[in-house]
Amino acid sequence: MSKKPNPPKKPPKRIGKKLLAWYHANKRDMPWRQTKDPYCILLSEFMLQQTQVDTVIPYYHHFLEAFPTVHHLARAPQDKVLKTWEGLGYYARARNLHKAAKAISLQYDGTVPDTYDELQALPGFGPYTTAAVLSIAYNKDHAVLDGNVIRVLTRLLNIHDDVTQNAVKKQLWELAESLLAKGQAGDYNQAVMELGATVCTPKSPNCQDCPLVTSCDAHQAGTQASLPVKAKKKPRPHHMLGAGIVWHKNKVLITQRPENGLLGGLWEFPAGTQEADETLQETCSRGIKEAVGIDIQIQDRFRTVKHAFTHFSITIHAFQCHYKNGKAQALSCDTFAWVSLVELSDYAFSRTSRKLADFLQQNAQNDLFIK
DNA sequence: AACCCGTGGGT
DNA sequence: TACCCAAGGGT
Repeated sequence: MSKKPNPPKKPPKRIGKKLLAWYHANKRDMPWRQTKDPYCILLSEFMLQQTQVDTVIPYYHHFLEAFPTVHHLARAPQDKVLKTWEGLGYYARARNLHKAAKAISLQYDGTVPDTYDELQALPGFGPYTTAAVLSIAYNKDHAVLDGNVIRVLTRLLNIHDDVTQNAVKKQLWELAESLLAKGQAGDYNQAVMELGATVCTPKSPNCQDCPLVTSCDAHQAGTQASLPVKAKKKPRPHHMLGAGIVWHKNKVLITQRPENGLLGGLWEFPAGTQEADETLQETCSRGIKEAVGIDIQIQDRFRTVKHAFTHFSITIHAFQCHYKNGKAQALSCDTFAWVSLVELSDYAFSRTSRKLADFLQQNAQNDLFIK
């Protein structure tokens, strides 16, 4: 079998009119569809990367309240940006958005650029987001290719090539461009994505509701359920973590993760990843020693939290501890802080760390109630 | 090119 | 339960 994708030469489909008519009659109401402000469009596109509409909506409102214009965002401290993004995931998006806002504010006087080269050069603007902002905010003729469009196009033309291959992706980009309804790129792009999200769904697509069903090669062949074809993903390892809730003078120790990498810039309770022949208590003590250089005394087991990331999963065993000796310093962490339970609400935590923080605050509430 | 980067919902 | 998937980008 050849590894090269099948030639893409198929008769061009004329789907623009049907798709646009369907879209105007069936499009969902979304907050970013009620504005033409390029900053708002840009924000929505960053948040929508690998994230579903229903998840984004509350974050979108919250973020615009905190940062109403690109200038507000540009002059905000990163900690506040991350706090506003807390829980949405893929935090590099927030860091890149912040950097892009600074560039737009300073280099473009707050006006979002309207050319492909200028926009694509900004942090966080890949081929999808660049084309999406240009077409939706400025109605420029650039096609988008995302998970929805890939699904719609591979089914429309019954394409069985592995869409994780770059060569296949390149063909799909060219196909998307060839199908674009010029002059109506913003609506057209949103129409294809809307179709993929609501009708041409991954599992059991609603072909009976599809405006393109008579043009769909996969429906004709009955192969829509097995498209698109994707290479299988690798298995996810599991890790055990020992984390410490370290008390000293009625305050708790929290550490800030390094700027780049997993959960970059977020705060957490210091922890270690369990190694062979190590108890979780030993892991916890070692992790704290490596993070801030202090020795602690472990008291009670506090809570256990499980979490699945994209490429691995973890179980965090958290222990109540108290400070023993040593001068705290930022070693493997970027910074550290001793904070009261109330102050835990001011810091940006990952989901798992936030769960632990919530448990601590609830316990304090319960203790107060009992007394 | 292959891997890294979060979280929630669906099946 | 254990996958898959989501309006992707960076390295």
